[in-house]
Amino acid sequence: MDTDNTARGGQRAGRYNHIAIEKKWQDIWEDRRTFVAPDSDPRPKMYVLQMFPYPSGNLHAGHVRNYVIGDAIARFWRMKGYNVMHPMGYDSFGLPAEQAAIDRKIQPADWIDQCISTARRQFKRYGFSFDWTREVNTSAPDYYRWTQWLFTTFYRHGLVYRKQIEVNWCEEHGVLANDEVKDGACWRCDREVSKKKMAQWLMRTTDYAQELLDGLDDLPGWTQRVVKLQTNWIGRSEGTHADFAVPAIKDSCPDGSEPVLRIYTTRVDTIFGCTFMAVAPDHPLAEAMATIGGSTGQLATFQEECASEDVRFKVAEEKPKRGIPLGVSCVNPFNGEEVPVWATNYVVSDFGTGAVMAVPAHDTRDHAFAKEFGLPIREVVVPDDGSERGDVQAEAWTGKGVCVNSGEFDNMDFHTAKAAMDNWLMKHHKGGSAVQYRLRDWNMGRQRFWGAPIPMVHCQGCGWQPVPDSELPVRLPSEADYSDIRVSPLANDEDWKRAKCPACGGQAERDTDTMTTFMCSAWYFLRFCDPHNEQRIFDPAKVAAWMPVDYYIGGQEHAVGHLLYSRFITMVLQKLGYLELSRPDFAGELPKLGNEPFRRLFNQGMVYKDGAKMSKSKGNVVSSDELADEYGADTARIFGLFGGPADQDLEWTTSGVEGGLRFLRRVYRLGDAVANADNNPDSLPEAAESAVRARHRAVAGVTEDLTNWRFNTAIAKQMEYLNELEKLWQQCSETDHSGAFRVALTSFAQLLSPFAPHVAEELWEMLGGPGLCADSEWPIHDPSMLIESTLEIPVQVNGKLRGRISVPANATQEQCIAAARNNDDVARWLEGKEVLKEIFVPGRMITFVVKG
RNA sequence: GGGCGAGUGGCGGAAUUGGCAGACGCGCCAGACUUAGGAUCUGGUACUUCGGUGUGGGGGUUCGAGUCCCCCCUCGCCCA
Repeated sequence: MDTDNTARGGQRAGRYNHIAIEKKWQDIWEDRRTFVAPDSDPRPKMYVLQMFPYPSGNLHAGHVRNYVIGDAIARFWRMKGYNVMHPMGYDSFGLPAEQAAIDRKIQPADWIDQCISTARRQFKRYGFSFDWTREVNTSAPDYYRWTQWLFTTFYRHGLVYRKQIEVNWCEEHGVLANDEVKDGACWRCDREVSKKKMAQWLMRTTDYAQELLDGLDDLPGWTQRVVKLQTNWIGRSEGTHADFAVPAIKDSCPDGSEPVLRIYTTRVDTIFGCTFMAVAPDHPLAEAMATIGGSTGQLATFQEECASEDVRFKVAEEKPKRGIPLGVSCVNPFNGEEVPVWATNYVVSDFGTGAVMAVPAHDTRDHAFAKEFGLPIREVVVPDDGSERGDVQAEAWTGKGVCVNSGEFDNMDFHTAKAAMDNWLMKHHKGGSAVQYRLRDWNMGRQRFWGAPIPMVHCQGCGWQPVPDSELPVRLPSEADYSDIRVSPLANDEDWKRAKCPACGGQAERDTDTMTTFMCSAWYFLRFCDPHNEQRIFDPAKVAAWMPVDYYIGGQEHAVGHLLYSRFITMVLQKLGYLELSRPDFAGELPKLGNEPFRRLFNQGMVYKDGAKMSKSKGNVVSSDELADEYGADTARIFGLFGGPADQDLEWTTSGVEGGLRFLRRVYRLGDAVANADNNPDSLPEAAESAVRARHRAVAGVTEDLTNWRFNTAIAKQMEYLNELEKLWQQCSETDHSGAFRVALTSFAQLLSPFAPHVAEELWEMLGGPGLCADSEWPIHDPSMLIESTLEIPVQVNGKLRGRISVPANATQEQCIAAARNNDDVARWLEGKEVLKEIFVPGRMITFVVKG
């Protein structure tokens, strides 16, 4: 290894020493506060945000790649003259700290502090242009104080409520949100998820379902993929409510009103085919119906069975169908027909209305159930496009066609029937058209210690009370007792639980749940705008000055959860008057943004090694420190960007990294040679001319690629530029060098700066550039310099390449075609043939179409 | 089952959006550096029977298709 060289000793060593160079420039950037973003500045603002990490140990090559993407963007726009805010922080509440605490018998806070120190140090080794003065840490009391404030504020506005709900339960990780369950298993540990009834705090995200959906239209800077995922997750459907009366339990309704089972369906056109009613085992009327129907015992047994059922089947079509008849009937509002009510395992109480009209002829689940229990199947819709009518007794037909066996609605197609039936229901006060969303209210609570305590206090007399702002934060106790890992240490901490009721001053008890970490990360991008405010969550003027985020970069695993919650919080804060967004785009490039926090979203790919995602548990990590030691941060940065498109996964290869190192060494070597040569501005005009052209070409190409997330080709273009400069340099004699190389390499340093900033600074300094390369103004190209004086144009005959001609760039069509005809290689193919057509694509191609 | 995305040398990947397929890098081959090379440099590198053939397979549109249209296969993600 060549570590004995100094970066630039008294004698120019001529060897690239990454260790010395990288440390040198990191210190200089820090001393000069190069990347601190001032709140007020004449330059236009640019907010470049990267999803902050969970600091759980060592950064590895995967993290490096992620953060290099945003860093290249941030550095580029800084040089383009923007006041760039590029902050970093830590999403430090959550399970890994707790697991580490249990495993190592230390406190989560201590463990996370160590991890944060390590992460900060490792980040700094990579020269990321973060504004460290804005660092936030979600588990610090001065941060979670405001997470709690959000909770109580939202509570006071009626957006948080408490409800007994069925939750996804993982034995290891407690309550999981729907988006934390993947294929019926816990997203963290793959353990099977079961169901459990618990009282939980819920956020009324469903109130904003339509706004969350509409807002997606304002996001052309997002990938279609993510927009689609969120659209599906919100899951708007336009259907119908219909009420089926249950006369048998009329007596159990004290006010004498008629008890009804309200159903929601998107296929009201099939309602005449309803042959039974399926309700959730815990439907509010289930017990009343069972009592009258004499099935109380069976229902109780069935409820227990369902409660222990694997949630994996909850959504799956293949779920084994089970159910019991409740012994009563309900009445189809349209035809007055009485159909039996069944409690089934394929209808859930907290989705929709908890009751489903079962139409076995036209729904696969209902069909399977009807087959299982011998219930009738009645066809009420048939194809109207000439396709064959199948046997609905054998298989459900779920297509849309025209109604049959449907009384006055016969022969109507789907849309006509739906409109007519909705109308009919509305007129008879038995329902009507309705919109439903798949989105659920957001469960805020986790039965865990390492999170922001939910700032609610329960008083026997006054009920639940929010903790007053003046008493925030509700701090975690300094010690967590993990002797019983089945219970959250908070729930066992009697001292901590004891509280005074904010309303009556009497004795009360704290909520022992902590908030989902999604809440902590749903507003950190706002705090970055005003990270040290002790008076309030943030100054709206500062937020308005920095928001929205212009570039948001992170993993696509957050496509739904984090991004949806962040959008929700931003929306609500605006509605409540705590902030106001809506600014024009920084470049006028994208249209209005409405109230959305993130203008452009980029999902980077992951780094793989040995065929698996790089992760500690797989044991295939390449640590960022080792990488920086052995190859250097700049090399690792180049590798991460050059290996392929940034949104695709990248396979780690040692040889790829070495290629990056070779490139930087060559850069350094040429820079060193040029810096030390006597430069004669008048010598070698051809080489100078070529170098100048190459420079303009590189500037144009790299700039364009950088604005389109094409880092791999941006670097390829710099490699081409370097190849060309090296070649030209070799054409010079030992003593007679052109001054053009100095200019060419100075621009090279600038183009390289977003990718390999340390080498770039070193190069800049060698060549005598003023100040810092990072502070220099991004080069611009002269389009006229991209035009070559002679062009080589391919010539085709009948679509096959037959020759090439060299013509002056300003040659006319006639001149080009004449030159093509005269070309020996081409003439051979034209000889004795009749030319039917000559096609001339200026500067690109000449084609002859011949016959004979 | 439905929706979306992808399929290009030995490998990662380029291709101004219908105009020279394989940029750039890795790997490999040959040569140079008076010994050595897991360092560095230079040159070569899709296949080929030298006619041609080539972007998962088959058809189509076009003077011209990796790119557009239709069918099929494989893989990935999301939804059911």
